[in-house]
Amino acid sequence: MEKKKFYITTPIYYPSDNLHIGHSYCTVATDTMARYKRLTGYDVLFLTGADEHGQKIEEKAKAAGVSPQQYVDKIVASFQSLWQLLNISNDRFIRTTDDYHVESVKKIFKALYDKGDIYKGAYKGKYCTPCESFWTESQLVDGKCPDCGRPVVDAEEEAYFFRLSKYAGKILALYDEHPEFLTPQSRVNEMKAFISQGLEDLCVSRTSFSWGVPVEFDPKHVVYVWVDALSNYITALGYGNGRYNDFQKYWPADVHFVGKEIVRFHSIIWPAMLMALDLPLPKRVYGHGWLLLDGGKMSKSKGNVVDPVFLCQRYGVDAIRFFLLRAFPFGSDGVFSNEALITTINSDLANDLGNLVSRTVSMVEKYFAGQLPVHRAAEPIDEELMSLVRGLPEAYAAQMEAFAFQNALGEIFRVVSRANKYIDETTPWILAKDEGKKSRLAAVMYNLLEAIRVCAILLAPFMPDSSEKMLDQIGAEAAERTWESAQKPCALRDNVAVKKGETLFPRIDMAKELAELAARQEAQKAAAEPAAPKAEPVAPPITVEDFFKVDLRVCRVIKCEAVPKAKKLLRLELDDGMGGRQIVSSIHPWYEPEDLVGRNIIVIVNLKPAKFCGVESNGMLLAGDDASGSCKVVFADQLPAGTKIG
RNA sequence: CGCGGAGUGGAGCAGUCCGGUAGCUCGUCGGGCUCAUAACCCGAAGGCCGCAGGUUCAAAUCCUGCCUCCGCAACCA
Repeated sequence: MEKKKFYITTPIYYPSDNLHIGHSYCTVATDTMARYKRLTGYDVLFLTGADEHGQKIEEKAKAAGVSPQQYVDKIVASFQSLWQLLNISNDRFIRTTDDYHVESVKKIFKALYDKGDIYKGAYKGKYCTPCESFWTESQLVDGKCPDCGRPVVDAEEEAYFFRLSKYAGKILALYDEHPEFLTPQSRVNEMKAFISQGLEDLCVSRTSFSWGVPVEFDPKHVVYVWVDALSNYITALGYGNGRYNDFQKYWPADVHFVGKEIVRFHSIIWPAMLMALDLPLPKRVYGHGWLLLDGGKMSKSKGNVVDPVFLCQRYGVDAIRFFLLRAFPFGSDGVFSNEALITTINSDLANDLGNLVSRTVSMVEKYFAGQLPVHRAAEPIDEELMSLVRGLPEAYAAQMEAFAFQNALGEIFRVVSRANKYIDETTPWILAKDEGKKSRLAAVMYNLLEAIRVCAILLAPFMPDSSEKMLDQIGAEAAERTWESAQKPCALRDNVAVKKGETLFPRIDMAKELAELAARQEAQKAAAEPAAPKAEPVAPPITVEDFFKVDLRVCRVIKCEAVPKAKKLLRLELDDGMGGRQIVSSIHPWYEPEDLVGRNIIVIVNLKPAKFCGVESNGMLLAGDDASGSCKVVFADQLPAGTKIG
């Protein structure tokens, strides 16, 4: 009988920087699900990759003085080595710069165009230069870019559009007819709200940069990220190219795992594109949560960057994989901390699981020279443990099918705990003293080995290497390591021989470890600081005429107050010696109004006015960041208001 | 009224959709055991489930209002 297929994907990551723990989180989760499905008999295709085009890459490469291709090659190599380190079992790795993908994207774009779902438009609209995005009047927030909030300009550009608006109704129907399509449920509510604001057609080509797939029939355009990146999920199967021939077999995807920030693309744009191509939709999209850090966002100057490579080297790959899926519910955000990591390793892995294996195997060696006798004497108390073991595969599978990794592990550790308790209840060390109780002792040991065996098999998707080591220690043969054998009670052969190995999960001295990590963090911080001044290169030379274009005046702060609803903004009323002016400055994190009133500052008075949070600013004060990153205003109390600087 | 998330014993969380003895992990305290990685097992203390109203025989759970915190965005002048 042919195996059932299972096609699972991660997002394709953007190689503008190295990956961090958050990307690792998603990829480890996907890997665990892929391994689980393989374990339970599915023919799995697990895809990950890199999304390599776009203006940002083009600019970064230019700044680095290399070609975009050279730039992405280097970073993508680091992706791949990280996945190798984390024991990621992806079957394929797609790069959007791969020839076959490029070929397919051209065809897909053309097909959508021929169908009329992509059309050429002259976009008359508001354009946000930094975001490279056009917006309609209705999408603007306070007249500014809804994405980044910066001012937009009137612009008209030739571009291709995808008729996203046409599919709004169908997408809403999809959510209603297939409540499992997008989970967790909270994400659906967000998407419905978004669609109900009205879907605009989507601009799917760009002329402002060239690092992308050219539109074949109109080569001054390149295909923008939507069509290029999202279609990786089908081009990697050979859709529209000859590289692979798996589309019939594996499409539609069984699940796309994505971060909550890109749920919109995967649950609105992507299904709409597939509808337009008359292709089946993915069965499920799961928007997982983020890993947050205690003490705020990661930053080099704080020295709290969580580097997956470092963690794996220090604690072991399996411990990290385990922690990521054990400590946080997959659908919600979680807070990463070193304390939580070490606590989890010590408590679950060292004390409960590792120690269970250690004490069990030790006893079998000690009391039976490593090999169990065939004759065993059961007692009623065994049933409490063994019924839990028998029920475990089903309970575990139910959680895994719901992508509830944390709960699946919870089920396993319920059994681990019960097994530890069982040892106390049966007191094997007392049984061992009585030669007449050898067969009872054998039964106790056998039951423990069975419990460990089943747990180890179910842990394999989470901790592949450690699972294998555990099964080695309890002497399980290949046939005793399968999913089927985990569901069968007493599958372990009667005369099994154990072999003690090295400590599976060494305990970590929490106090000592935290001290060392703190020292390391300090060192990182120190290393980051001297680099900071160097990072700011001297700007290209200007003439003295250029300088005099900047009109600097000393101004006295007459009045100062926080801008309502703004976190960082202060509104300053100034005596500029010319009748007064108002400016807005984002220095509230460092200055309170009373720190400034009565002081003299230097202001660029001929800066084009701009509005912030609805408040007009007619100039910019001089200030700079010190080494610690806090902002210091340049005061000029020795000069009277109105003085021209220069 | 920007979007979203969250407020439950010392810490981190589950439970909230489908009201009915408040649960888990870690930590603390006491006890037990000695096979084991100073691990394991048992017991205890500790909570007006953010606040205020409402619905109900009954509210952590449903409704209304409010407060606080976090992330993103707004704010780089």
